Amino acid sequence: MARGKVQLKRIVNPVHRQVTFCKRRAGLLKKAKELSILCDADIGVFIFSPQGKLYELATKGYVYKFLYHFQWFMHSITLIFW
Amino acid sequence: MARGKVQLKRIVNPVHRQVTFCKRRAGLLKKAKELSILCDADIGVFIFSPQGKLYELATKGYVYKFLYHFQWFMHSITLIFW
DNA sequence: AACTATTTATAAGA
DNA sequence: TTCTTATAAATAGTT
Repeated sequence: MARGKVQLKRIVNPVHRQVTFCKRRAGLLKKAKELSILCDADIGVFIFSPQGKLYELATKGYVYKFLYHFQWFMHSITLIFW
Repeated sequence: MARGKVQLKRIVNPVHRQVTFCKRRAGLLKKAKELSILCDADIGVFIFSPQGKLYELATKGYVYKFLYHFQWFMHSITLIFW
């Protein structure tokens, strides 16, 4: 993006990759929060680092909407396999 | 962002809010995909519109890592309430 | 962990 | 409502 166009492939250098991960992770979570506020949307963002560490953001109504959605999914599955 | 600094609060005008939702939703999903590729991270993004419509992105290993994480969560809960 | 040159995202306008 | 463009915001490379 700056001082060099981004190549959309895995960054080979581990130090560079870690730095980019920190910067862009923060950027993504910020953007998610902005979108939820500006547009009244419920959002969940879950980022697993290659080491398995979880970075997340979930807005107030997210869990409720997720569970509601999941309930419908299970209902559909049940109908299919009945 | 452009032609006017963003005010970080709910956009009152419904048309404006809808347009912004489309644009920023696409932007967020794009950024999430980029982060996953560049930094080898597994990511899930779930956006519920105010109407309850779900827009999502989940990388290849996301579901597995989510389930693994969830299993540990349930294990912890079980220990607490035993 | 700051800085800044550039790229990228996007708000407002056509 | 899709396309354009001026400008804000994010960030790659550097220090």
